[in-house]
Amino acid sequence: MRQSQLYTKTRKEAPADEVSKNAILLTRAGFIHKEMAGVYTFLPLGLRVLKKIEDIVRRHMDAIGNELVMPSLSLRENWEKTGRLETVDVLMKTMPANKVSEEKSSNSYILCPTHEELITPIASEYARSYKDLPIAFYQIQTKFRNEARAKSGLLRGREFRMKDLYSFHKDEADLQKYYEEAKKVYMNVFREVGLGEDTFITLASGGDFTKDFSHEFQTVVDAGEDIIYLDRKNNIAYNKEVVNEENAKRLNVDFETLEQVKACEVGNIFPLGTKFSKAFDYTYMDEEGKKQDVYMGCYGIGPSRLMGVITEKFADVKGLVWPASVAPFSLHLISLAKEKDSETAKTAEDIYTKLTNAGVEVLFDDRNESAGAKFADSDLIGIPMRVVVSDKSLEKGGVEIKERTKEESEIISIEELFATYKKNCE
RNA sequence: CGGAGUGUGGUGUAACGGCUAACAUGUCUGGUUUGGGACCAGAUGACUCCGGGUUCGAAUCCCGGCACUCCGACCA
Repeated sequence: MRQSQLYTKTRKEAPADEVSKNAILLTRAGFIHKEMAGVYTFLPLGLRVLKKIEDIVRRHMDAIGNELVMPSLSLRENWEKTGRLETVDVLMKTMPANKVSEEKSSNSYILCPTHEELITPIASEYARSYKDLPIAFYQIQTKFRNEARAKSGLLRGREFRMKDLYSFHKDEADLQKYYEEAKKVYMNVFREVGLGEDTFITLASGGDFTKDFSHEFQTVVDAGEDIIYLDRKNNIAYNKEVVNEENAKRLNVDFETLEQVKACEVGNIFPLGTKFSKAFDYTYMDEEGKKQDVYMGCYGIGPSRLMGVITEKFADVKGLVWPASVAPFSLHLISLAKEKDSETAKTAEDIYTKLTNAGVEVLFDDRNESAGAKFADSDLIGIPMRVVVSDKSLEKGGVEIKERTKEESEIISIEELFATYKKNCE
């Protein structure tokens, strides 16, 4: 893509109403635009990153579930059935604009913060026999939560992207087996987006659903809101909320010896048991024609939050730094040609065309800006590799190539550049 | 949901209760320039968040609302 055609611009000044690193940098670089507290537009550059993350998540989830998309609007009665209409205080309700109050409005709906209330009836319609189980559905979709205090840019929003997966099983053992498999798949996701080394499976409270623990995936990062007790040796962590004497005995862990770190929850999995299947009267017929309870699990990852965490984790003083797997482009090509029709300009155009045709995702800075402005923008946007074409570089025999995370650059020949990004290059 | 703070051109800031609300940046014109956010000239752009009040006079003081930020509570 040509940068002259990119309809967003970078900004020198940080927005006055943002404090968090991810919100400041993503706004300055033109990846997101704030609509209100905790609600952001993903601009073209930001959407590219979000899509990359979601595609990675999708690819891994396809191995353990079937993708669908449920609506964001849901009937209140579904929430009444599970008792969550009253207990979940982040529920957002819609109200037709021509109605003066919710009481006068018969048609007010819930904007879903999660989808157990929708997926359970769906599953119960299609999986009524032991032959149909286990079954798992997932979706990647926008969620709504009326956070009392939205904050920290993409880390805690009122509207955000979520991948939610739900599994249905004929007994607890089968759920357990699947649950363990999901853990592995989750770690693969975090490894692929570049957070593998800093993300730990963390025991957390199971909430209302179960006396057992749920499992969070916590990424160690300063901007994180959670405190976890990290056991690096055993590659496991404990959320502060479960750190107490009782659990110390139960788990045979001495919490005192563990490292306390700030972390951000990038994923969470819950064994739901029969709570939702019972609420919706969902049973299946076993081999002997007897009705049996269905066991459920749910599994979440927030791609938009993940984008925020990746930003926080890797950005430096100059700007964003994207891991290759989620970068909006893989290469930032910068032309420093003085004249439009110069050899240098033509060479840059040629490189852009060839690499793009070969399937390389190139952002081509073809603007008429000063070298300094282009470099500053390039650092801010954070594409992993920068390639400069200039009179100087051509004199030295090619193009200057520099990794975003490195200070030093080197000159390589144009042939060498093509060879490096070969893949489908001829 | 409790506590604190803030609200001024697109963006970032300034302005004692007192002149036509200032500066930077951005944007547009023209010129010049091109290896780390260049320079010159001109132009553009604000009912100072909304509603009330005090005052001869309010961006400035008071009351109410809304929004945003921070701390805490909360967070399937």
